[in-house]
Order: sequence, then structure tokens, then C-alpha cells
Amino acid sequence: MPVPKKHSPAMQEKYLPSEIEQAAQAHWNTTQAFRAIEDAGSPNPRPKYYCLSMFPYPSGKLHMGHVRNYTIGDVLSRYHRMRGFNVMQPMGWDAFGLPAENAAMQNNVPPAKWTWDNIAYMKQQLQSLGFAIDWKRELATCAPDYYQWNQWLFLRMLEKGIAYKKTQVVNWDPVDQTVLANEQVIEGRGWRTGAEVEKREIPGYYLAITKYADELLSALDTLPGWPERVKTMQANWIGRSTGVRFAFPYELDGKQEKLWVFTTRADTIMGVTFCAVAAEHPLATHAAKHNPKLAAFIDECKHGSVMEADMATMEKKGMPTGIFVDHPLTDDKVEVWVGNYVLMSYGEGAVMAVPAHDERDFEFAKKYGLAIKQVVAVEGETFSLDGWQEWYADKQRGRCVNSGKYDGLGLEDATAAIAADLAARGLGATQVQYRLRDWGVSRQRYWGCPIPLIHCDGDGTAAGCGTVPVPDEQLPVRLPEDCVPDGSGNPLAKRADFVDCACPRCGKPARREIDTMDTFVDSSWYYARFCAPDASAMVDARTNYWMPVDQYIGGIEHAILHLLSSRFWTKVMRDLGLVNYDEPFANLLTQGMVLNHIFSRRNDRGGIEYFAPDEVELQRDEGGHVVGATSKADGQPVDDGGVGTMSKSKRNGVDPQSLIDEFGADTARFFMMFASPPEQTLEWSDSGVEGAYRFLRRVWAFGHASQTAVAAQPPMPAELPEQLAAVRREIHLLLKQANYDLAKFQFNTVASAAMKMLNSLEKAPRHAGHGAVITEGFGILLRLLSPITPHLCHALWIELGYGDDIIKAPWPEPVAAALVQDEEELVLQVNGKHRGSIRVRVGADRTAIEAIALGSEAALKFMESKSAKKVVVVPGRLVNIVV
RNA sequence: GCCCGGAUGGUGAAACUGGUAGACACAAGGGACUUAAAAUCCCUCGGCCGCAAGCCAUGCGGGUUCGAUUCCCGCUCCGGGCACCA
Repeated sequence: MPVPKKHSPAMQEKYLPSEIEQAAQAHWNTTQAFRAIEDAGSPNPRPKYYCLSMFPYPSGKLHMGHVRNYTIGDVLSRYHRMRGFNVMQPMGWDAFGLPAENAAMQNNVPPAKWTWDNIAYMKQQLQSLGFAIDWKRELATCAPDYYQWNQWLFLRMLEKGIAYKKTQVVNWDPVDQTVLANEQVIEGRGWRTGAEVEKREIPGYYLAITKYADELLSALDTLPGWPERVKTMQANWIGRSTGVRFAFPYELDGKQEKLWVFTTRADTIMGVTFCAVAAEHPLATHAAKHNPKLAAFIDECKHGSVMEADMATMEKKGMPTGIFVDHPLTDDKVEVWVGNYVLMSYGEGAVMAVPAHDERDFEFAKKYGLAIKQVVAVEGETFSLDGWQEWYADKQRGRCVNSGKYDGLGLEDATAAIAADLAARGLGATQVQYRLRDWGVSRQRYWGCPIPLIHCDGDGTAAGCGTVPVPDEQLPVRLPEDCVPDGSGNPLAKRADFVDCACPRCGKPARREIDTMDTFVDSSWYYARFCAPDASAMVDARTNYWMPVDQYIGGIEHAILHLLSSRFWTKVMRDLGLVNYDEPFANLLTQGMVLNHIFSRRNDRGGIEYFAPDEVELQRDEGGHVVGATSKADGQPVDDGGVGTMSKSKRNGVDPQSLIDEFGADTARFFMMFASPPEQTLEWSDSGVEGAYRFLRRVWAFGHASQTAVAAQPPMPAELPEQLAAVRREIHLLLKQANYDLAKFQFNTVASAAMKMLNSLEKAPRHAGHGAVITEGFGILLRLLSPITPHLCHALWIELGYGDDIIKAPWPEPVAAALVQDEEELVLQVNGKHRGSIRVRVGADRTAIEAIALGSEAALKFMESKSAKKVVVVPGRLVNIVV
């Protein structure tokens, strides 16, 4: 083991961050300080602490969100290491994805090269920030030895029926002849071509996450370490609801058919006045055969975006099909409409419409003059067709009316009675339904993990074998790394060397699947691979040692999709016997987003062009408020789109590199932690960085000035002069509070506490015992600060002779003896208003405190000689006299 | 539109899960040191009011409480998610 390298005997007077940081990083490197080894077998195993930050997409440079995210993770890692945990903090690359293809189009560089270059640069950036990462565990999802296990597990899912094929609806750009991602659709048009986007149905593969819906929902209760809001979001997303699935029978071409719908409001079934089906529904297709107007309308519905937000806000339109179905309980004729707001992929692709008690149906009925029949009443309220009122849909107070035998029943009783009657007629039953839909994993893109399937179509004389899985021994299906996408679809289609293959079953010529997997697949299990990055299987025993992740840290924007798909993936791996845990992330910290201004301009093709903040000049009024912006390049105005999350596609990221270059990693880290609590959004601004730098310089200066005092290692005297005792007491109080704040992840006040400690130490009077107080106090300060600014603290710890290596020092705890005091100050209130303060002996009883309070000058003045009705005493805090 | 958050001085924020609103900083202004600048140090810094006393003040409007930034109800604005950005 190399001996830690000390600085030259003469300590630098000036704070030189780059020198200090390089030396500290070299030390950690040579000592392999952050190499994490499983120690379950050792006689005294330390508790393990797997600290994981969401791995970055290698977009080119780190951005502020990364610095924030990884500093939080690093603070927690270093803190737990000093607390005696066996800490593992890995890092890797979420390396497949769309931006690489966009960059390829722009620069004519293959996505693979672009991605690997970015990884190299960003790795060096991460290393310069001094994160306590075990780099031996690094992985990239675009490497075949990683993604082969995506393929392998996909095949297992296929065998178990969890993966299956069905059609999916995608955004189609008719000009580029390509599938667009949602973010590439801007106001219904393709971002590059400006062409109106169409919906298109194509085949794709799905993972049956709904099979796990119940467990994904109920297991949220086993995650006390998750923020409540994230669990609420996931629960709402899964959206378990109990309702009734039932059918409207009808006759078509002489055949008896059934139109199935699902509703959570079966109690309103007697108020059904029409049904609505999706444009893609078979009934719509049938009706359109002889109705050109309807066919045109259906065609219109198929234009536009597939996004739920767009569906929800667009104008609700419909057209009757002329087909009537029978009401399942009354046998009344009910007309079927096609509605643009009904989604084929949701439930049955058809809904019953009860205009009187559903706001959307109400508006639709008013617009098209359809019947509205009130079947629920609330006492004291009068139903009117003039406008929608909230109580029309009231589930608690509503009672059935105009509903025959169900009149007078509330929601639950009515639903039960109606479900029973429907069941008796063979037309329906109670059913649990989820809002959660199965996970479509096929992407018509190049830069992703190939789906390991082969299509054997036959040779004209004989039928082929159909879709055949690639045999395990032929995995991985390697993605060619030299393609350059041009925006006109998947370049793999043109690669005969990739597409052409032999059918594994019959040996005849066949085609390889060219769709790749959703990149969420890559990120759904990387945390497990970090535990055993070189395993010859997907995971091994080391995974069960480290998992679950003890602390997961990442942006709140991942609250649903990434975190839910990871939970699902874990459960699939468990059910395949690969791992022994149920949930991947025991504790979750969702950091707020780092926001910045978004500047954009519409280009001449109708697409949108984004401007980076440093490419824009701001116009301000006299008050300093921003009133407009122009491009520095051409002087023409650009739109200020408000603030939003820093993202590659919106080009509003800020590169932290200049900050690191100018002030050093410690300043960048300190500022990020000090600026605001981790869970809160942070609107980026450059100011404040100087203040952080100034503070670190003061820490260094104080250390330099205290060298001799600390080197003497003076013992703490039994009695300290009062002012010094006060300084010592404050240090320990601040430490107590800081330890409490650390447990709450409130790093901004921990940073404040360090600043307050320095303020206090600097003001400590030079009485007998000064050396002992500052030696102890500065030692506390350095250890408290070391997870945030590890380089500075590493250097000072050695320079002042506290020890060889601060990361091996124990975490400081407040000393009870330092905290004692004889008297304390209580706030005095009269009628809840702050009127002064009183001093009382610590531990004084209530009557003594009351007496002092009532006798105080301030109390006499503000009580205006009235007598006290009540005296509220809050120990250690305040006294409130109510008159 | 639906689901989840947030809002406190000129700015970032704090207030120990109902108890002194604005800790700690940034910016600004004033001063010291200096030939000068940088750096450093000291002072002021929510509003009304000459000071003080006092009053007002935590997005807006109500409520509960001796006491509300904190809890409840109703809004406004901002951010995140809405299934192909990651």
C-alpha cells in the first residue's frame, strides 16, 4: 500500500485549487480508495451501502443537473464511508438514444463514434470533480457485453409470454417516411420537415407490465424510503379501478355481436344515450364502408399526434355511424358514434356515454344535440341543461333517479345491483382495470439494442417458420457501429450484412428484425449489472450482496417511467430466479431539476430551432427585467420560452467546465450544495459562485494561520473562559444540527453550518484554551465539510497533522459536555405578539418560568394591567401570556 | 385536460415537522487599508416612519389556533410527468 503523499513541509499560503485537487485525486487513485469489494465473508463485515446516481446520457458535456445529481450522491457516499459503511458508488453510461442519431445527421459522424467520444470527455469531467467512484465497475449500455443481456432476458420474457407482439400506433412523418418520437412532433408537425404528422399502425413488441400491476401498486407500501409524492404518482399512473365491463348487444349482417365497454360509473347506466368508439374500432371501419363522409372523418381522426396531452386538450369531435346497439338492461336502441377522443389502445376502444354525469360526454352531447338524461340526483341541487355543474359527477352524495328499480341507491349499491343484473343476462361482470398499459419496446431506430428475432418468410414454395428467436449461443446480435442515419428511417434496413441471415430453425434465407429496443430497457437493470460488471451471466451472487440500492438519486422527471420500468424488470428477474430481492431501490432521493431559460425560433419549414443562452443577447428595461432577446449571430429576435429543465434538445444546458476551470471542483460542488435543498428546482444563475470560492479561501487561510496551534495538539482544559466556552458550545450545537440536516439530505444548511463554524472560530478570543478550541473545532469543520469539498479538506487534514487520510477519519459527534449551559433565553409573547425576552435557569419548572415572565418589564407594559387569562409555556422556546 | 410538486427581501434561501420570519450567503451602498487596483476587513441592507416606539409583511382570499411560512378550504401563477427525450 503506497504511503499517502504529503505536501511540501512549507504549506502554501494561497489556496490553489487545481494543485490541491490534482494531488488529492492522485492520492485516491494510487490508494484505490474507492474500490468497492464485497466483504460479506470477513469476520466483521461492515454494513454495505450501495449509493447510485442515475447514470448520464453521454450528450457531450456534463451539465449542471449532472453536477448537482452526482455531488449529492458523492456527499452521501463519502459521509457513509466515514460512518463505517462499505460503500459502492459506480458510474456508467446510458449510451443508446436519439440525440446520437441527430448528431450523426448534423455532423455526418456515426452515432457510435460520437457516443464513445462523448463518454471519454465526460468521464474526464467526472474525474476532475473528484467523485468517489469505483471506476472499475464502469459500463456503457451500447457495449455488446451489456446489451446482450437485454436480448437474453427479452427471449426469456418471450418464452414466458411476458413479451408479445401486437400493433402499435406511431407518429409518422410522411415526408421523411419515418417514425417520429413524441418530442420530434411540434404542434402536430414533424420537427425537421414541418409536415403534418399522421398516426400509423405498425407491428411491435410489448412487455406485459400489466401482469405485475397489482404487485407494483401494493409493493409501494414496502418502500418507506421513497418520497410520498413519487409513490402517489406511481399509484395514480397504475390507476387501479374497480368497475364493470359489459356489452351492448347488436345484430350486424345477420350476426349477433357485442360492443364491449368498461365503466367505473355503472350506477349511471340508465342514463346512457349513446356510445362512442375509436376511429380504429371494427364497428367504425364497418360503418365507414358505405359512408364516405364517415370514412373521411375517420381519416381525419387518424391525423395528429398520439400524445395523451394532445388528445386531452384537442377539440372533441364525433360522427354517428348509423349503427344502433341495444341497451343491455332496457333494450332501448343506442346509437354508436365515432369519437376522436376515444383511444383504441385504451380498454375496449369504446365507451358508454352518459352526458348527464360525465363532463366530456355532457359537452359532446350539447355540441351534437344528443339526449341528456339525468339519472343521479343530489338533495338540494337542481339539474339543469344550461351548464355543467360539479355535483353531476358526485360519487358520494349522488342517488339514482329515473332508473327504475335502482332508484334511491348510492354508487356502491347501484353498481353492485347493476353488475348482478348484467351478469344474469350474460352481458357483463365486475372487473378490476388498470390505467397502466403494457410497455411497447419496439423502436424504429438504429442506435439501440437490436431485438433478437429473425423473420423466416419462406421461399415461395414453402411457408416459412415465421418469427424465430435468435438462439442464445448466437447472442449478442451485434449492432453495426458504422451506420450514419439520415433521418429517412432506420439505416439498418439498408444493411444487407445485418438483415440477411439464415433461419435458425430451417436454415433457409431469412431477415433479421431491424427494430431496436426502447432505451428504457437499458436503464431498467444497469444498477444490477454494476454489482457484477464482468459476470459471464447477466448477474451473479455479488448482485445479491449489493442489492437493493441503498440510496438512489436522480431527477424527479423519472418519477414514473424509469422507476416503474426498473421495478417491473426487477420482478421479472426475480421470477426467473436471477435475483433474490423484490424491489431495486430501497431509498430514493428525487432531486429537483436545474432550470434555465429556453430560447427558440420557428424556422422557415415550420420546425423549431433552439438557441443556447450564450448565443442570445437579452434586452432589459430600466428595472433590469428581461423584455426580449435577440440572436447574437444574426441580431434577429428570438422567443423567450420561459424557464425549463436543462436539456440537450432545448439547448439550454450550462456547461460546468468553465466554473471548474476558474474556481476548481470544490467550489462547484460547494455552490451546488449550498444553492438550495436537493429536492427543490434550481433556476440557474452564475452569481453566488464567487461567494463559495471566497469561503473556501477563508477556510484555507484559517488553516494556514492555525498550523502551529493545531500542530501542538493542545488538550481541552477542564474549564474554559466563558467566551471560549460559548464558541465551543456553538460549534457542537452547529454539528448537532448539521448531523440532523444530513439525515434529512438538507445539504444547503450543512454548508451553512460549516460557514457559521468558520465565522465562530475566526472570532474566538485568544484566551487560554484558544488553541484547544480551534484545534477541536477546525477538526470538526474539516470532517463536516469533507463530503462536500473533499480535496480542500484532504489537503488541510494532512497539512495540519490531523491524520494521514481524512476519508478514514471517524465522523464527528457533538460532545454533551460542550453543550451544557446554565441559563437560556425564552421569547416573551403577549397575545401571541413578540414583546421581548426573559432569561431563565435551564430546567426551571413551569411555575418559576411563569413568575419570571409575569414579572418582566415587557409583560407589565403590554398586559396593560389586565390579568393573564392563560400562560402558554413552551420549554426552551417561549412564554405566551394571553390577557 | 389529467396526475404530482412549488411560490418567503433586489437574489439564492433559513425557520429544529404549529412557537422570535428572513439564519447563512449573493448583489447593492458606505467606510478602513493601499500611490492605485485587486484581495482582505468593518458597517448598513423587507416595507411604512427623520430615529425610536409601533404598525404592516411569507403568491391571493377565507378558516382553525393563545400563536400559522408550517394545518384546512377556495383560487392565481410557475415547474415536472402524461407512455417514442432521457
